[in-house]
Amino acid sequence: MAASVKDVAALAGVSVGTVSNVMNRPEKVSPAVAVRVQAAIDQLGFVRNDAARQLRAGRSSTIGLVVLDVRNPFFTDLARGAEDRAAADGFSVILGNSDEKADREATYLDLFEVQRMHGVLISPFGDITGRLRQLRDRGIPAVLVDRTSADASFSSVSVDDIAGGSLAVTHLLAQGRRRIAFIGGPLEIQQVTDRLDGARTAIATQPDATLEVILIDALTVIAGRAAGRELVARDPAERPDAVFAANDLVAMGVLQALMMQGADVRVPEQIALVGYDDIDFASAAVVPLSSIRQPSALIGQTAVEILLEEAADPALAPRQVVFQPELVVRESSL
Amino acid sequence: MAASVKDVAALAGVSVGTVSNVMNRPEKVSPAVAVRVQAAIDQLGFVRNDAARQLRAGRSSTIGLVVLDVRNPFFTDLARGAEDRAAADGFSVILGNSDEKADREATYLDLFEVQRMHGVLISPFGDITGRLRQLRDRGIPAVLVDRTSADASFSSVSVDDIAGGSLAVTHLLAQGRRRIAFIGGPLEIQQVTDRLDGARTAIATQPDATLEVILIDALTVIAGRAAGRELVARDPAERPDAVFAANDLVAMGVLQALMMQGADVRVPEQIALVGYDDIDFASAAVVPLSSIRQPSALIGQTAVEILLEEAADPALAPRQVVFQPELVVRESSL
DNA sequence: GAGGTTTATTGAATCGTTTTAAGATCGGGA
DNA sequence: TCCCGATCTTAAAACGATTCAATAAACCTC
Repeated sequence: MAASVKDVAALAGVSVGTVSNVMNRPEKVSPAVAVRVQAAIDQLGFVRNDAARQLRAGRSSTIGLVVLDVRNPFFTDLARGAEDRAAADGFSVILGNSDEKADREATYLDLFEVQRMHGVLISPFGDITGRLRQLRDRGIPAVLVDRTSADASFSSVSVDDIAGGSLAVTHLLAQGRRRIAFIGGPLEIQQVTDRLDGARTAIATQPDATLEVILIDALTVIAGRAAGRELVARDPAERPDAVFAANDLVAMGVLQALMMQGADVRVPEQIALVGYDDIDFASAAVVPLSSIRQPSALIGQTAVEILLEEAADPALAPRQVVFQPELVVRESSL
Repeated sequence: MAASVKDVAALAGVSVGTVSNVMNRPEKVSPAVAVRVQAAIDQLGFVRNDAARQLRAGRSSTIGLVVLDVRNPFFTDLARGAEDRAAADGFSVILGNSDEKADREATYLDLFEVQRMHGVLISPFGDITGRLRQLRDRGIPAVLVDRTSADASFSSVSVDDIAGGSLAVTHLLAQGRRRIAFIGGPLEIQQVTDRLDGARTAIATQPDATLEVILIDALTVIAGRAAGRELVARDPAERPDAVFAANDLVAMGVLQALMMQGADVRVPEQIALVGYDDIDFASAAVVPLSSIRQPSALIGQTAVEILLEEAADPALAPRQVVFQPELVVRESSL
């Protein structure tokens, strides 16, 4: 049905090899022939069959990316960075959403394996280093994003959450706040513990400052609001003068509780607030939310770059790249 | 490097044809041989090369899906529905995010064409029927999601926004509200006009009810908050007793403005509020938000179903499926 | 036990592209 | 005129899985 190189060659009066050369090594073909072949391609509406190309090449020119949650702007921005960088070298990126489910993650890895992807970028959910090793044995390298590899056997590109936590609390201290509360949890999430550790580090630099830790069981608006209500219920003298929330959803919940009719806690006057992730909603909150922003697109770009290098030379030693997050100051912490 | 059917055949002491049969038509092969071949497959860690399979088959067993915005839960749920339905028939879905950009949309369609996808699902951004026709000529059918095809030359699966608007306002009327305001815009967005039309239809059934239209220039929290402030600034007697917002973001902005310290408009007592889309945040709002929910997953499932049928029989006439949205009542409109 | 029928397995051809060694064409120098 | 080298172009051999006509083996039935 669809035209093949053979049809193009016949119409242009050349051999199939020449048609291939026109498309892949134009410098090897005389201008006159090139024009004739191009005309035939246009006339027939020829579009290369990638399956055949791939079969011959032995591997695909597509990179697979599996993220924990496509709805999360952090990952979409990361994906965008990856796509752009890949496109610059003629590669495509296809996006899979594991949604933090091991079986979905496994399904995507299977797909990438049968498709003989050029490489895989993944923000892993479970422990999948065994599976990734298997892919690597088959010639498909993998780079971890937003997580570091436990045994450093794979390259990774991540963000320093400890530095992020420190950044947030240092900022609050600089604003003159001294009684700071960290609201977040569960501590099983590595990012949460890292951010808390960072907060502790920063507090330690200021002898008269204290850090209260308020644990919640999920990083959601609801959980944040509950924690916020608890603060509102306290005697005003017992309240912290600043809150560092483990992410923006929690921060928004806290903000709702503080600003609620009847609560009347003023933000930032009475309690300053800093979140984490800098999601879209952060700037659209009633009081625009200060937050810690991660260089998402840069992570994607860098991960692709490393991946392409490893695909070209499988003997390359794994590298761990860690980026620094950035503080975005808005009204909630002024 | 990687094992091929040939290696498996050699190890199992059978021909390549038999290996293929073991994998694709197990009933054609004797149990003894099947066991032997399976052992060889396991031992070698054989994984089928999809490029070769596809080349032979003439088309991929993957379906391409392009959405306007992967961050939008409507589309991720739709994608999930599509994936599940596709998996049931042994197909995979790959997800592309056009982000409402024509060039990104075109890039994905190009990719799907060279990959000889089994079919394409798309929530189109620009006018791409010409391009889709081209794909169809090459044997790649397309089904539109969340939009109807202007000339009905393609199948489509969408939601009745007029009915949704009517549903929202009918509900508010049933709650005894009579002075209703529609907040939304710009009217260039088809969904906005449809929802407004639905609202008008519902109002017409209640002679003593009035509909005020408050236009805004974007469907954002910020724009909604500005509109909400305008309501707060009015003499209480001039305020509507219910607001139907064109989507949940706008509704949340309105809610923020009404509930803000100093504004003290009680929701739903003084003003009831209904949004549209039922995003996650809707239920997490200070006052949980009533909203109109679209059957996202069902749309994805149905679209895949139609696509597979059209792929099997290209002569099938295009079908337009329109689903009805659903009202989700929460505290904001009680 | 011969003939016929079913069942299991084989091997070669095929899909469409890329690659490479070999061949053709041309111009120019001797 | 002949030969050499430099360009271009060609033809054929891959890549790996699937399929199908052909073969081989087993099983009945009389």
